Amino acid sequence: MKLLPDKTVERLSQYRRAMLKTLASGKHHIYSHEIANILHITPVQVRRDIMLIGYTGTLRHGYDVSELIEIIGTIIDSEEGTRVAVVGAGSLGSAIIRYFNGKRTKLSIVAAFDVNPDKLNKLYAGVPCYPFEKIQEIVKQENIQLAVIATPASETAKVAEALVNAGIKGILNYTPSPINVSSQVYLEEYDMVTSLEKVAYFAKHGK
Amino acid sequence: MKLLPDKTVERLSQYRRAMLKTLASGKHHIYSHEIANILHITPVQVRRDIMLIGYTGTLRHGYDVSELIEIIGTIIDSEEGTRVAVVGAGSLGSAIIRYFNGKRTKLSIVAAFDVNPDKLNKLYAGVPCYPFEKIQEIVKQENIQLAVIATPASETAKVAEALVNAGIKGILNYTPSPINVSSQVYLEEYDMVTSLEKVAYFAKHGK
DNA sequence: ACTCAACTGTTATTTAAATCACAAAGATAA
DNA sequence: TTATCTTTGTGATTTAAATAACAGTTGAGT
Repeated sequence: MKLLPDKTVERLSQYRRAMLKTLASGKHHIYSHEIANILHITPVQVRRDIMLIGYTGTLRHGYDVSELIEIIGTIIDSEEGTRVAVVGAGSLGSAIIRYFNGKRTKLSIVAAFDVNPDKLNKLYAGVPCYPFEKIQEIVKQENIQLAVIATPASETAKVAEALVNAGIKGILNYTPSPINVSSQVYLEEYDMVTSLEKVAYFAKHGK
Repeated sequence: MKLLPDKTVERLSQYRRAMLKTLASGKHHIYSHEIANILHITPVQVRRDIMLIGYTGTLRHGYDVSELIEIIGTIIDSEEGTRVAVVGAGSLGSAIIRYFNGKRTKLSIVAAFDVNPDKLNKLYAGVPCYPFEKIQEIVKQENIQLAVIATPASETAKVAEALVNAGIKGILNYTPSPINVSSQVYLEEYDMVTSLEKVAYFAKHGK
């Protein structure tokens, strides 16, 4: 299958979660406009995304909810599951761990890292916290493929470098310091301050 | 001034933060390609964004760092400052409060809300936590314009409705439940699970 | 004074994403 | 049966964002 557009991947993740909820409510078929309503987008958008993954609904009943969940899974999940580390076990880091914990998904957070000795050897929602120095060793040993950075901004560059050296495949950076990594590593950055400033701008100027 | 593009607003926020750092390091002039390097984007992008806000650099010295900070401020800040509430004082909510606290900016988090009585009347990094029932009263009394939702997903709809009724102008929703609000209210949604699933997809399939 | 190199500012072009518009087809009802 | 309604699937179009291309300018070096 061809590489999917960025935005389509994001929506697929959302479709799946919406479908899991739909299925839990006992509904087995769903129309594009119903999915669209849940996510507040247009029905065409939904149909096009679904078209892109090669799934096709039935004309009079729309999409089969379980099949859709299944297909999306084959696309965005890794069959054997994906193992994730969180670097920085401060308030944001532990919030992230707690947030993912309990969601049933193929993504599992299996390790936290911190420099603060107080936090070491503790469990965060069942996830062990290791000293930052051991990051390379643990990443390999635990077969960790992705990392979330939630350290103070001052540490970002150092952390990113260590992660890349350890052979990580993808990074989600919640720090406000932009990083650059070899193009082998997929990088996504998200900055809460920027987001809130954007909300402030558009709330004020209208849109 | 005309309404700026979405992405430009996001980058302006980042330019400003980068410029504050630059200024702190004692540098008073900066070229577009230097800014571009910091954020890992192209120099043209930087120049275009700056063009859109009507600022213009000097040919041989690039941009005046302080002026740039100043101008960006007049665009994305509200002169009198913007007052923000965080709904949900769980681990994510308090991480957000702590995260903003200390950053000097015109955005200030002035209230938290929660239903859990244990959390009420506590301070989170200096921010008082009020009972959720008082949200309308406090929003008006404290002149709060924006809200961040960081409750469990099950509460999102109720919270959003209360916020809209209280006359909030913009919402940043960190919950995985999409909400819909009157078009008077600017809404931004961010979902960590979707983000991480996206990283997983592109880390696996390459890009 | 003249040339060159290094910037900025901006128009034109390309690319990515969303939307429109409509053909095709299954169910229902007359 | 035949017409009609509803829904999917998709080519064509539009819109938003990023990139390319380049004219214009200023200072440094000679």
